[in-house]
Amino acid sequence: MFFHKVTSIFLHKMNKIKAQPLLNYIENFISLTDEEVDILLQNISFRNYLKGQYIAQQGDVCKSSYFVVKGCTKMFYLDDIGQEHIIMFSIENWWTGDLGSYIAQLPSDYHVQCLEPTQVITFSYEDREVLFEKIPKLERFFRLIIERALVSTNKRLVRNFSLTAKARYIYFKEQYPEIEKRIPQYMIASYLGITKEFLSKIKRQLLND
Amino acid sequence: MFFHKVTSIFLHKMNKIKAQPLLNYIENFISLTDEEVDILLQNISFRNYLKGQYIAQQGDVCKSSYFVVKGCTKMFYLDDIGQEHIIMFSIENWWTGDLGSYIAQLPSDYHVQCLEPTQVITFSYEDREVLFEKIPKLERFFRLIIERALVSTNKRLVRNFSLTAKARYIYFKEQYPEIEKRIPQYMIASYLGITKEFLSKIKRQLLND
DNA sequence: AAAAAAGATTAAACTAGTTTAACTTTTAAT
DNA sequence: ATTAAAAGTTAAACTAGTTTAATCTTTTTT
Repeated sequence: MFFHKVTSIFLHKMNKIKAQPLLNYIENFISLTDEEVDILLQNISFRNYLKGQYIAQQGDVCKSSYFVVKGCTKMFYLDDIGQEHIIMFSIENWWTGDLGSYIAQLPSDYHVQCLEPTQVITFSYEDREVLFEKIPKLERFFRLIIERALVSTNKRLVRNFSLTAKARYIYFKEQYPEIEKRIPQYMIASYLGITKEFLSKIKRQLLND
Repeated sequence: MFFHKVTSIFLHKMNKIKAQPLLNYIENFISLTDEEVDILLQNISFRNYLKGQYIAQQGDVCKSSYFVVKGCTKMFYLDDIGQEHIIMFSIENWWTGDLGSYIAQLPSDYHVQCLEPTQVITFSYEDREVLFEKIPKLERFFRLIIERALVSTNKRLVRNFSLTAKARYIYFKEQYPEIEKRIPQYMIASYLGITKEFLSKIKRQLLND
């Protein structure tokens, strides 16, 4: 009994350390009391993936939403002719998982795969609902971050309509220099909605300017 | 004094009737008590626009978010060469306004213009914050609807990457038959990210199938 | 009813981006 | 160190969608 208590306190402290990036991130939007942090820690879990491993798969219900603590993932759609369309990359302090599948608990349209060894914090659908009940402030937190995500997706949509591939690539390089270094070119091409060959051509053009 | 009270009750009842579509819409996500409905009504306002009128303009801070009770609007981006890129149409029971400008209270990238005489309910930034304080459940409501909006924008982004213009048009027609009837073709072309001439060509192709 | 304005169509010339296929460079595995 | 696999480049032929410009149709205004 005593031993169990010590172990549990120890584990709790470990988890608090591992969750620190998430706690810092949350602190940008709302403030949590120590008790609330404890409740939060009891309703999330930690998981590590290897490079290449799938966090979620097209066709399966996306049971959790994932906060990336360390590493890098891609979320992509595999179309009828087997082509991969990258929807987003997620690095440290960003989220991944198919929100559509998660909120409706329906089969997902997308795969989520690790491009590096990746450490995530998972919010299962059920646990998140429990958290909303116990800490209503978290509704605000998620509202705020989802509002921001919607704004950036809208802006990306507009860029895809109004900019050429070259301008989109320049924008990407400026906006996400770290991501550009960590990820193969052919995936960046997919994210930009062009072929790897054409991205190669654009890069050569930029060198000649 | 008595007269004033009667007037105010009368106005309140009027507003409740006018706000009914919004109240029904909210009821799909959360339940409000009568008192909460009263508070809500005190923190929203009603406005009518003529066809062609601008609800919001590129460059101005978007001070409110708008729920469309009746009518139809387009939100669009005007690029460097004066071309219009339609981001979304909003009809009855949908929202409009530049969320990015609204949440950050920064100048907007988009115009919002009425395509028909349009009746909206406006949520000013300040009043919405008051509402969140007085009715925390509304955080949940807005989280839920923004989650849904993000999912549909993501899906649209994927369609723009993975489908041809023809397939996108077919999808649009199937998904939004009412919108297609109410809006000129050249605006639908803009929404789909193609020229009106090419949409014309696609329509002829579809007739010949 | 006539005139004007707005929207839709057609077709030819063009271009941004794709496809295919061969080749080079870099990274990972033995 | 060698080999294999993965990633990146090049170039020619191609195509989905654009541009320009003229014409036709529908709607709105007077």
